[in-house]
Amino acid sequence: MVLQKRLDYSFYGYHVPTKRRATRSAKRRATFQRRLEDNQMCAFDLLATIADNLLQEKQNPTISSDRSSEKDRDGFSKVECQDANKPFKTELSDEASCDRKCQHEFVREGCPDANKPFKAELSDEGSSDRKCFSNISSQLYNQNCCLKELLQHEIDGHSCIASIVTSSSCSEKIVAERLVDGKGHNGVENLASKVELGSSGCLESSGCKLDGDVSKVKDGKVGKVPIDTGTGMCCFEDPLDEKPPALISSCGNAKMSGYDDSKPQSSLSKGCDNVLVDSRDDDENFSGYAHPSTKINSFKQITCIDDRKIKKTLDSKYHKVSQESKHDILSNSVLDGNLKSVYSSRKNYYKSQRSQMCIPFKKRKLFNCSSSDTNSNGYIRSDDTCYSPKNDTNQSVSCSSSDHGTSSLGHSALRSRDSHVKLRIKSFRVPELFIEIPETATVGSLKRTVMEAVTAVLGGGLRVGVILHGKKVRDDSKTLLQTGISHDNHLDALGFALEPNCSQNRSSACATTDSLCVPGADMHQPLIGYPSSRAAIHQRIQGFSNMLAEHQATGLGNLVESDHDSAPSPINTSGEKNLTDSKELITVPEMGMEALAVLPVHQKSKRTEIAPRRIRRPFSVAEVEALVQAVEKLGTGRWRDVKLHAFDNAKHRTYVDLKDKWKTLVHTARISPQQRRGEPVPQELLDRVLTAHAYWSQQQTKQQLKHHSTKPCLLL
DNA sequence: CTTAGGG
DNA sequence: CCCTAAG
Repeated sequence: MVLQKRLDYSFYGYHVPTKRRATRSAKRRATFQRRLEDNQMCAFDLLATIADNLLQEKQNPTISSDRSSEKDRDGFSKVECQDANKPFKTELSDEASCDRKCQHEFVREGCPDANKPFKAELSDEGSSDRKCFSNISSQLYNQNCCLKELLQHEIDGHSCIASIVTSSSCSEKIVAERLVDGKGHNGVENLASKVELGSSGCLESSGCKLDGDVSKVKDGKVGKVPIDTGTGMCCFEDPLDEKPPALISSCGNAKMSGYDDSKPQSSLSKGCDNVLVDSRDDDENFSGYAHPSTKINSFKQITCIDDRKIKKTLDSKYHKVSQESKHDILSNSVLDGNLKSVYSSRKNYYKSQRSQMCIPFKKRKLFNCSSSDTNSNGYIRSDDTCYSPKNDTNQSVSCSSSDHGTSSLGHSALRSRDSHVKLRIKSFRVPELFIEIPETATVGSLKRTVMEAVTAVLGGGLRVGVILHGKKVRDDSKTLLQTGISHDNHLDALGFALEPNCSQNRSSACATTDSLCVPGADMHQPLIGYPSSRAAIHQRIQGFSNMLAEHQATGLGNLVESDHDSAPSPINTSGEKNLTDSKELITVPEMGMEALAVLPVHQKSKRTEIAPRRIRRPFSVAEVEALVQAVEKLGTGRWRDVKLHAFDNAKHRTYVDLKDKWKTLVHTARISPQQRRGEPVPQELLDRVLTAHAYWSQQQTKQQLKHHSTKPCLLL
């Protein structure tokens, strides 16, 4: 199906405004008018517009104050321009290329370089994503919404981007004011801020659209953004690139939160404003800490309402837990639940406590994407609240969000006269994260922890799933009409979900499924840390809305997956309840083993499918003590039993981990103290280690001798 | 799934 | 920690 064809027309028209403002503005206005009529606006455009405004303001501060009305227009016009630049894909086809494009667009809209590629794309087909946006925007137009309204809406939708971009202090506000005038909607402000961010870098997307403006901004600010360099394409390829979108989405949510969510949630999250992630990371920044400062400029909280709810529930349920060493591990109930479903195969990993076990990241990769869990991941949910009420029109499609939400999408769909299906996806939410950090951890460590968690999530790869009437639409070859996604149908039943990307691999097995591949990340990696023995802050991060805690660098050890929560299951439920808004969609993460089976070798390069290496969680002294004690009692060679006895609650500690730890302990005990690294283990424990090891080794040999001796006898 | 060991 | 072979 072709969603929006029309978008194209303006693209070339606006094209690259070589000459600066005068011409541009004129053009824009003209275009604007046109578009208005045609209902061609894109949500993105709005963003771009805003960004543009911001930029302009920056450059021409004098202009700013009074001309709100004019500005609005400009904004629109700009929007149009943006549209032109953006490639709209007419078709919703499943092809990976499309997905990528979408993402790119999403992320990189701002890049000047991007323009070229986009244009090219436009000629052929618009990207589905864009379509959605465009459609949405168009809808808005249809409704004859005031510019302001549009802006607001748009803003809401795009807030994500802004957040990503980074915080800019002054300009944002100004812009917001101008745009909104007196409205003072939070959303507006957010937008402004967002915009700024974009200008600074993250929002390259805006830059792309804006072209000159963006570039200027960039130059002035930091230029770090890779986008500047220009290879538009690179972004697409990069897995990292993908991340930004996700982030963006999350930001969007944050905006929402801004509205309503201002409420405090969990300790950490509450205070946070926005989370900013620099787009510049395209390379590897995401990997993490390497450049923490650059990467994370600031965090804003972005949360969807549901998130909030969830958080609240969670908060209540999660509280600081003082723990005795071993047993205090928090579990993220939500995740667990999801994981379980997803990874059913692995459920039984630990017989005794499967229910609460966290599945190691590693396992994830094995899971089968195929699982028809269908609703696997985050569904899109429209945040009613997010949108200004009714802004969108007649038929807004239902949005659903998933609790753990790989993503939440707010989307609305409208039917165009042309039999086009118009969809608006407000944002994709980053899956929620669980983080537990000791109260004593530094903010920096918290940031790193969060970054790590986010990176893990985004690094995995995401794909988009389409849910119709609560069912996943797996046949990509069907047309929208055939599928029932047509203007005539109830769009409310339509939902989108971000799902773990089985990676390209799944082609064979999963290819048919709904999703388009989106570079993204694994959804469900929860980061969890638990303090060895003190109180820890339990944080659940939904999307990025919540900020997390961190652990000190050395303190990594402290991080532990919290598996056991005081009330894990309840949490899950609560989370799901929240979702109720959108019942239709339930998110369940899926990972596919099949993919691996199918294309084991190749795809790993990008690590998309492969679960990232588990985060390192050094054993705390308390854990070591527990281990030693258990081994003394049970002996070596019974690691499963040791696990059950001493680490039953530490889901992140597998018996293999315990075995490995014992191995290292023995080694550590044998080397000189100077050679030891990490948190020093009391010599007393090491002595016990050697003693126990010697004892059990002896026992083992005895046993073996026994067997050997007996068997022969028996045989004889 | 567990163990054991190498990487 | 990961991965794998072997039970």
